[in-house]
Amino acid sequence: MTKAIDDNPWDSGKQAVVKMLAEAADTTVETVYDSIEVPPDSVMGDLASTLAFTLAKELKKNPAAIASEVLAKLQKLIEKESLVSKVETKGPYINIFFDRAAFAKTTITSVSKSGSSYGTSSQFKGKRVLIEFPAVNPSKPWHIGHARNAILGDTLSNILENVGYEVVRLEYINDLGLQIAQLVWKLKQVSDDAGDQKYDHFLGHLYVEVQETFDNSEEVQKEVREVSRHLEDLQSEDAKISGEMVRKCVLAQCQTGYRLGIFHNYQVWESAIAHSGILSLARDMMIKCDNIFIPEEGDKAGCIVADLSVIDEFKDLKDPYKILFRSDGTRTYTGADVALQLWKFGLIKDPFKYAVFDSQPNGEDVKRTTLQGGRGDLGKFDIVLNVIGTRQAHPQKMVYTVLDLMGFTKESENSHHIAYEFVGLEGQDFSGRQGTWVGYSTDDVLNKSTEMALTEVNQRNPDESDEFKAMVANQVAVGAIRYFMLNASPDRKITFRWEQALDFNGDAAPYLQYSLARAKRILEKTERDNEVEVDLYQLTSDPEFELVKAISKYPEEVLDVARAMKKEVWGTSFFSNRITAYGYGLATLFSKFYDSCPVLKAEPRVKKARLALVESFMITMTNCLQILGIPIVDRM
RNA sequence: GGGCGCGUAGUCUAGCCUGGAUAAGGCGCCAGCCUUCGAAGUUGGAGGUCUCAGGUUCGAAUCCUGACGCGCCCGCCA
Repeated sequence: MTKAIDDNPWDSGKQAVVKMLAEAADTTVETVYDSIEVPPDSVMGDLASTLAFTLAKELKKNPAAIASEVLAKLQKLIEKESLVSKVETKGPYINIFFDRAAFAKTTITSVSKSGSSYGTSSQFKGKRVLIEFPAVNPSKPWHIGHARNAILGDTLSNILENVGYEVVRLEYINDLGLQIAQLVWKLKQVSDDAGDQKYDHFLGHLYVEVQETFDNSEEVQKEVREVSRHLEDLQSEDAKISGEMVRKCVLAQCQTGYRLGIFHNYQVWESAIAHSGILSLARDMMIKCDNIFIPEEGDKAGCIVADLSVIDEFKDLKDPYKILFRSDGTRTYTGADVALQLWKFGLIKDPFKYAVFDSQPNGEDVKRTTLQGGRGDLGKFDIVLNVIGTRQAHPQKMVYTVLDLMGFTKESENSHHIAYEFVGLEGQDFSGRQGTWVGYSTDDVLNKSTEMALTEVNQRNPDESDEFKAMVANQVAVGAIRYFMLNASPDRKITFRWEQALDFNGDAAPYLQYSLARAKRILEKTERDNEVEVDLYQLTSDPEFELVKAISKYPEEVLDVARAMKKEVWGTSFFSNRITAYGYGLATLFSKFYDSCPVLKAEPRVKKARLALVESFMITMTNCLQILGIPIVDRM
């Protein structure tokens, strides 16, 4: 149940209806609540109940007859309830109509009272969340699939903040991988001069070049392994080359994120982890557990393994031993991930020092882990989210399972893999090694999108300044890309097609932005007339009321998305597309209202009321776009 | 071998968790609407064996079982 301090007009209306129905049908509130639905067409009613079907079983009566009986009692009850004007039955369905005027008044009053915080709630206040995304290797630019990850992570963060969580956004930088060693090897032969190229693109191309030599020469492989060893020693020449290279690459990748409105609070660097002592602390913790040990014989002799067979789900595995540390003492990926996850929950004392990595355009610094610098204070987290492709479902599950084996049951349960499908081309995935990302980097897509948007802006605003056109083109382009990524259900693979990603018509961000621009134009052209009193009881026509209802549902919609997150076998579900769908629906209803209900030319009392509705719409749409990270436009 | 996801008009998708009234949108196609707040809009139309077969139910796109098709995952790798 929603707390009273949060404005949630739709839920309030629903609760009132549920209460009356429960009384009329002489049954529990829960039973009624579960039977409530929205009728397929609003001419049938604003809410409906299928309670008669449920009761038919126990009462052994015809559902339609039950519905009529309930209706008779309901008729009396609604006289005392100002929010409900009419109830009727259609066969077994009990249909409820809100009192349009009263409902409009409470909704609009809620919105104007809450303003920019309309839609936020305190439901999850006091809980802290750490979320990691998008963890791109610092050896290439983001391709458009990385953008999907980052946009999902950022929007999820926004939603969680809206429902009361404190969210810390973390980026993971793997500066010790094979990719980095390969690039350092290459950079010792070629100039580190990127020329006009953005540094991450420069590296990305170099990386593709390296692959062929690497695959075809054992000599090169040997040399790269040598570099790899040197990287462990922070004082080595190779480590210095690497440090500078990675710094420049991450900085370049950040620029891409900034264009999309994506910012972080912290970066955790692998090189810092390697020298922090975290790994040996984690190993010591692991080895103390009953189900984690070192086999003395067999093919895994000398490794530190977790015995998964004690977990029901894995008891039938052919080989239930999951290796965390190899027989040579080095960690596997799973081992490292477990250590990192322990650190994220504060189960390992934070050994890091922190330094400012960059000052972000949102005015906040992003800090990185280092070995010098000031101490940080990340604090404890209740929930840890990792935004990672769905292909990593199994490895992620391993990490959480090991946590459970170690006795950290609560932390294991509160570890979530936010899974999503990849973005690819028809018949092929993006690959850093093969360079299939070329032409599909996030920068390329944003550039092309901005270029196309500029053409559109030019046509519509030929007399505006170049600065204005550039700004709007950018807002439209960024919005279009973010919406495109969010509007696809995360469990569905996206086959990237330019004409689809860059379509500015229909079900796309510019439609939402446009509706907002139109609303603002109306409000801008209004001279405030304080002579006339606001009478919200005027808003009773279909287009007006449909818009009111959509506005009233916004807080519930945001909460629903947060509540619907659920741990599944393949990861934790996150319905990003529900928020875009809401925004699209809201824009549609505004467009219909706009078309059929003149505001400025209406007679004074109606005009005043409609202006209040337009203003409520503007507030709601603005808040919704902010969650989606879609730029707010004034004109376009 | 085991597991996961997906299958809905020409096309791209939403709905499936939590069963309910005529299966909802975008793009494309056809026909309208700018002397009235911005046409990136709006009104109407054509277009469907919801992959298939069983089952549960008063009721199934939705839940269960089994097929089929497509994609992915199951290393002391990274």
